[in-house]
Amino acid sequence: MIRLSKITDYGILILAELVRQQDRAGEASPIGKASSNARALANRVELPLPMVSKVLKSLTRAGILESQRGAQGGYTLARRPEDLTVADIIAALEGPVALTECSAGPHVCNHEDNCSVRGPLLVINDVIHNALAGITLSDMVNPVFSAQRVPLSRRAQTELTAEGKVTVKVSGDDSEFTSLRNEN
Amino acid sequence: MIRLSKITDYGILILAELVRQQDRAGEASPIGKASSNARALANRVELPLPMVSKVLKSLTRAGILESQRGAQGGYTLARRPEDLTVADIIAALEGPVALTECSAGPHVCNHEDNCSVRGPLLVINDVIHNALAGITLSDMVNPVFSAQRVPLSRRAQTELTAEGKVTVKVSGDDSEFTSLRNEN
DNA sequence: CTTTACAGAACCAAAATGGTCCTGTATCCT
DNA sequence: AGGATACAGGACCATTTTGGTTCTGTAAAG
Repeated sequence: MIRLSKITDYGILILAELVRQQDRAGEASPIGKASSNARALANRVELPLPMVSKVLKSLTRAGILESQRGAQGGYTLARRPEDLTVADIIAALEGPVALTECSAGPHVCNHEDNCSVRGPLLVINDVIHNALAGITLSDMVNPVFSAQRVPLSRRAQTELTAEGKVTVKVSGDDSEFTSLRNEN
Repeated sequence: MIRLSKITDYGILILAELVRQQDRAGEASPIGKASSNARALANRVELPLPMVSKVLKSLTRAGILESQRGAQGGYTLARRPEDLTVADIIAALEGPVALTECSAGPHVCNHEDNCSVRGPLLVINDVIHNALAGITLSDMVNPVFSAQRVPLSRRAQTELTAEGKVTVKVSGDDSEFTSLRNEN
């Protein structure tokens, strides 16, 4: 079904909540970082504590969060929300985006060298990675986006031309950009 | 890991091979459609026959292939390779692209209405779908692409701005296109 | 009427997923 | 110092999904 695991899903939700909490705390007293603990987050997102805790631990191990133990402890973001992309979050919780085994790295697939569709698959993989790297955590909590419902009509059309360019068309207006690719 | 299932992976490979076979046959005798049988395809792609057969059957059920029984039978494409996108193939073999349960349709997720990240997730889903719908089977067999190796440097950057636009930047050259979204 | 080839489903082992729990350790507070 | 608070790290387990095979049936060709 090409879907994110629930862990990742939860991760995004939890991080969004954490940003909102820390934004609020920051307004109130701009000195020092406020940290949110697992229990409070679990309550807000309405997920079981052990699960939330597991996700937070993974995110910490991946360097996305910093943790503080003991009473008044909790978690804080290791970077600014604008610098944390959805691709980063996914990579932290379920490994890098690798649509097929080819994409994961060399020497995984035994056909490898004479696989006829390897090139295009790698392009696809890159396109998707870029899409995911283009949306940050701060976008996710931006109320402008939160209210959106995405329709299925009037969608952007990405096209690969024979010359190796990628074209993005929207409603008749074309804009072209040169390939994701180059040698080596 | 956000990866395609092997079934889909095989499907792409098999379809690409099928296109090549039929291209060749078309050159030789341009009258009537040549059909490829499962056994021949399995040999070419070096995968076990039962597996290849299973994939072909699924693709037929999904309307991507047409089948002919009996001696000299086999499979033919139901549409032109230019009209068959990777998104179609994925949808046929593992259901539509639905990054999260939200994206699959209404009333699947119980938080649904007050989920703070639903909007952005739907945008992401759409962006990915578009990427996949922008590459066709005929691209996959295009030798220009087949030879490619995709580097990790110099990649396109997709950005969502607060005003709801999507920007694609490549190496300093910006091209902007208005949102994937609209009301309703 | 035999051979070729697809259709459909059942079946199964192995891996991945979603989720809980337990033991340990750092830190704060009194 | 000694709880109480919170995170760290795994082990663990049930359920689902995946990858793959096999079997029975049916359509078409020669």
